[in-house]
Amino acid sequence: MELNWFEEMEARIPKDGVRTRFAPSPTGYMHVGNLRTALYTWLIARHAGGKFILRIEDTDQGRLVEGATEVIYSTLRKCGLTWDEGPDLGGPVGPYIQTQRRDLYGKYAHLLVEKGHAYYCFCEKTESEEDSGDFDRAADPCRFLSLEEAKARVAAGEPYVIRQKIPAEGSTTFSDVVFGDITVENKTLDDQVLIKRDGLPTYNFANVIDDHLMGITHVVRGSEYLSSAPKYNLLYQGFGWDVPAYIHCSPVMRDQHNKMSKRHGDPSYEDLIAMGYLSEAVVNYVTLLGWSPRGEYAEREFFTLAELAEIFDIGGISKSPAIFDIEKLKYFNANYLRALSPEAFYEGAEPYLKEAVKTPGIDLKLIAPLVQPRCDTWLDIAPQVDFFDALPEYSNELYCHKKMKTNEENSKEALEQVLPVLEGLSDWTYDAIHDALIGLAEKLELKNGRIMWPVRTALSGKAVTPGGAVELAHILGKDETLRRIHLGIDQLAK
RNA sequence: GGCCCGUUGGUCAAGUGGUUAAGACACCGCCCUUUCACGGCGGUAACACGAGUUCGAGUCUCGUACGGGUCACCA
Repeated sequence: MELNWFEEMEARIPKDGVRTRFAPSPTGYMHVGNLRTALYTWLIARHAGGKFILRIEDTDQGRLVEGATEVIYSTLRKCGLTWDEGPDLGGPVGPYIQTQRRDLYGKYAHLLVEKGHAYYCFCEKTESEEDSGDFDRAADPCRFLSLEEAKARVAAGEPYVIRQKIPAEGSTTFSDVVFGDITVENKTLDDQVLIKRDGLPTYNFANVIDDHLMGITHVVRGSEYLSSAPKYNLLYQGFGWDVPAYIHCSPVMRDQHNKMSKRHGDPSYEDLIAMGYLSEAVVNYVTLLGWSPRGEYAEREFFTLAELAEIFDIGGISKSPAIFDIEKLKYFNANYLRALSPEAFYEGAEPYLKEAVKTPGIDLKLIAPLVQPRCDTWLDIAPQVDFFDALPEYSNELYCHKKMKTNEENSKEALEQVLPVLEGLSDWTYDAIHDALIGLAEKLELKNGRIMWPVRTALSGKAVTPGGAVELAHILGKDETLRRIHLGIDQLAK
């Protein structure tokens, strides 16, 4: 009867093709390192035409965060990481939430006891302090209890945990796709707890069970799990199951010594989006942090998700940790921003523009293209366009530019000569303004800059602006343009 | 401390015994230009160290140093 149950579980496991899984804890935000793991996991599945499964590891009841699962869904969706099976979609090997699988683990643990690869332990707590680092198998008397005696004590209601029975002798070789074969002496492995006193599984045990039962063929996870991996092998062997391919990834660091972490104030995916980064840019950059394309694509850096799925190969994953470099992300983001069509850029920029420029009558659609090649992130927009609403106070020093050959005196003259020319313009278009100002410079036999620089300065009160004199005049409109030129002349007269 | 893993410019990295050791970011310079950007061109800068193996080593072996991980009834 019980045997039938196990057979049924086995029968549910899909055995066709690649199946990978992303198994986050619902913490309420997505670490960059987590995102990268999700990315590699997804990429491996898609590259092979396999399935990508989402599993929620919510056994840490103490740290449940409201709405946290939603954050995972929305992040994956925004990044384009579609899943084939999951809590919301269901699938052949559900449930996909660990707390809903709770009773499964105990059954498998008891099975492992029967098979002789685990044992009931009635000790109060772990007390072994190994100075040598090796484990003395004789230290725990429970390991040597007869099965009958142990079962009797269990039946009597005595509290217990279930421990893995690691072989006393020999060594275990674990094979990782990126790190290769790793062999350790069994005596350095502890008889880890599989089922806790409260009946819940430990992470290490639940993982093995779930991955097997869900038919996972490739496990992608952080390298912090590398040292417990040999124990996984022993578990799989104990059950007589195939071992999936393991792909351990080195961490994403904030600097030479520390992993990126919320605690250190490092940005999560959500933070990066709030900081004005594009999802596509983050995805592109993060994928390249610890993986690089080889062969014909070795010199390329810009890839769409679809292209990455096409060319992704596990062999390109790096063994050493990578430091997250926000400067390089900026570079990627700036390029993605510039590659946007004018319409798409405006759509993305509009909320930031609206927040920064509130003067009615100013056409934000004219500002957007000016700002597009000048932004690394959306947040770079506001500080560049603040002068449209209100001319800032500025120093006459701004009128002095060596290369333009301008100073206070000739700037004032220039503005005075510009005034009637612009006043006479009936047609306030870019071309009309441009021709008028260039024409004036020609007539006066001056370099363009001698006219343009003072005008730009008077219109903006800033040393640096998106766009030059003509664009600013056009956007500000005739009245405001003339008003600001008057103000400039007045200011220069003092 | 034991065990495991890693180490190419400031950063990401290519490289699988023979290369002038790619490329990108950042930085610097020049050009373009009505500012700043964008764009174009160029430059500085690396195989952690020491022994081997080999005709030949960034690539293989060993050691050292440095760094990371792990040694929970947490994940």
